Amino acid sequence: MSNRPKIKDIAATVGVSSATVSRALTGSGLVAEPTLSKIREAAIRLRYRPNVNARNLRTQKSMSILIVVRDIGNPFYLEVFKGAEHMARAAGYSVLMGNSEGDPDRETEYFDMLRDGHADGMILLTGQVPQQIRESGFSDDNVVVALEMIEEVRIPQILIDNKSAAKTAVNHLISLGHKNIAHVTGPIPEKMSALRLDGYLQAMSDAGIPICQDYIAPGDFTLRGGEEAARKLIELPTPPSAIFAANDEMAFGIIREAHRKKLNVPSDLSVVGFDDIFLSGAFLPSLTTICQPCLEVGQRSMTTLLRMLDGLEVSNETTTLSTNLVVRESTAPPTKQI
Amino acid sequence: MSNRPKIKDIAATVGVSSATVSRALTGSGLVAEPTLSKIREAAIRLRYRPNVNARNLRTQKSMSILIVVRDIGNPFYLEVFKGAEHMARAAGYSVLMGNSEGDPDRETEYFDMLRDGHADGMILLTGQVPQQIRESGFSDDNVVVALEMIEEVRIPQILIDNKSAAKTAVNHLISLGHKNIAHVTGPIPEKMSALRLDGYLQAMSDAGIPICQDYIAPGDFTLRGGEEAARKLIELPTPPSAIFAANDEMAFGIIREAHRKKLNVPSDLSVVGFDDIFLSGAFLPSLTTICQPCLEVGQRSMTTLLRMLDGLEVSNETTTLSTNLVVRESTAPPTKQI
DNA sequence: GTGAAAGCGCTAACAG
DNA sequence: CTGTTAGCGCTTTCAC
Repeated sequence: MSNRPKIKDIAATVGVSSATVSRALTGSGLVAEPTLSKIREAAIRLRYRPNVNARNLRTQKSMSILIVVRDIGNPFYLEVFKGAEHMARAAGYSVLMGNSEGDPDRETEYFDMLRDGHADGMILLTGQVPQQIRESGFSDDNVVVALEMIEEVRIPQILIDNKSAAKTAVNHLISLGHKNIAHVTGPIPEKMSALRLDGYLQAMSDAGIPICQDYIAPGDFTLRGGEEAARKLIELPTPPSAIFAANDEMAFGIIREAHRKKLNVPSDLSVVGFDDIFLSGAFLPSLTTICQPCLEVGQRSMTTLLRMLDGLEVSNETTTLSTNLVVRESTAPPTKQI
Repeated sequence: MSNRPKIKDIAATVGVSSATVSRALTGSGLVAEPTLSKIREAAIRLRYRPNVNARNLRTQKSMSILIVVRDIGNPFYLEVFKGAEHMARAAGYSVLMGNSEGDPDRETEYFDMLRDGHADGMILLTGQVPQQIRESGFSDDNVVVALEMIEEVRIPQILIDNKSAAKTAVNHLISLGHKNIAHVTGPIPEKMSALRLDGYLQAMSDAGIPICQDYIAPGDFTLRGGEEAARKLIELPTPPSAIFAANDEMAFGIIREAHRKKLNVPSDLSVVGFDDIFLSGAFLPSLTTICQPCLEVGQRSMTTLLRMLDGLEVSNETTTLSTNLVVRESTAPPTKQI
């Protein structure tokens, strides 16, 4: 570690000044040819690597981007990460992953990392900005919000249209002939959950199907939440013939619970999810769901952020990417009898 | 960004030298009380944050650890990450996540990040060290290997006993009364796959069950690989009554294929997986599998690494953590007929 | 085109 | 206990 070659060592070997070496290595194009290649060669031979701390200190940049997710255990975010990383690498940036666990303190820490030079920019997939940061008015020229909308901040956001996607999901059930369609929501205060609920309500009312309050079951995006919601729905006097779950994990819970109650999916109960996570296509039955363009969300977020860092004007304040319905085995027309 | 308060600003406000401020803020305990609190207060008031690049440049440390995984899309690694992150944060380190995609070039890049001061240490979950790095003899005092064994390097490794875990899985099937037990392997050249295969072979031979070569189907850890292997096994003249898959994803593939062939799991075919990934307990049927102590692997890897970075001697070259079999719905005694 | 020199913000000797 | 000073390794004026 301590005997790492530094720019000075190269300079000594080649017989030039360290300034010249720096110029040669950063590709400023100001170094003449015989010197240039000698320096490059020496750098390789000595296995030279610039010290990032020194460079960053000098240039006031870190060349890295921070992506903060709510729960790193959720594989869903990883696709976004991959898309973002790809773009970043191409631009010479590296990407760090932060895990907020939904804790405002930790989110604040990540904002601090921005301030203390750890990262040049940040992509938030947390659905919130800590109150403390909000109040103190954070710099808004190096932050992009992705996937999980954050209200009342004027930062570029790369989102999907949750409401219309939810409508699509419900319309699929309606077009199969279902009328008794229930919805298991996400956690209520969250905007994303509200939008998906809105989509459900709108699709129902557009189709002229009266909405039964009992058919709107509160969930929490977890497997267990799906199971419990399903239990209540199935025990209703008039149980639904189809359920639209606000995410895939709950959909799995619903299917499990249906199974436990000896209901066949899809013949007795159709289930639609939302997200198309890993294994949604592998489940038995495979899940009809809304596929989000995670990779693209990651890519767009990163290109937007990089453009901001370059000082370019970013055209749109919020971009909406399109989703698509993936029809698989968990949905079918209702059987005649109620 | 440019008007960020620096240590000098605090010094000016309080009326001391910047050295004193530094001492007060790093908690060296060498600053007297009236000054100390004044400095702290000023730091908070100005929202001071030390510039990491400057600090790291000076101290020759980065206070961050790099965890490199083979595929960030695999949720399995995330638990390890969580465990490691927890320990690291407690020690004041932050954790970066690297994604090698199994590409030696990218792995080399991560080794470079170590050299250029981006990180102080690294935890490898990649199952390999790039040949180039191997040859040039990398510094071995800041690298720990976790979960995926790497051969022929003398670095501390935190592993699980794949062979004995595999034996446990197969013994479970044997104890249920199965004799026609097949194994779908992981990718052959990988040590982990080989060890799981060894465990299978040994359990069989320990039980005095002759091993049929047709029952050893090559897989690749993917869903599709599991499906294909299962197809071949099921079409055998004497199909197995139970299959031990070298990972959960393939186990899901096997169950899907069985389903397609109208075989019921577990009554017609028992299936055991390995890993206990997210949703293994939610699958229909839920999967009997080997649960790896991911969180603990992460924790142990990190504590070991931190101890190495502190210059302490690390006792064991390789640590083996224990796994346990989780019996769920996908296994049952064989039905009598064949 | 190249060298000399300054300085990014911080910490660690060394005095006092 | 506190201030002065030097310097981490690099980039970037400013001269020549």
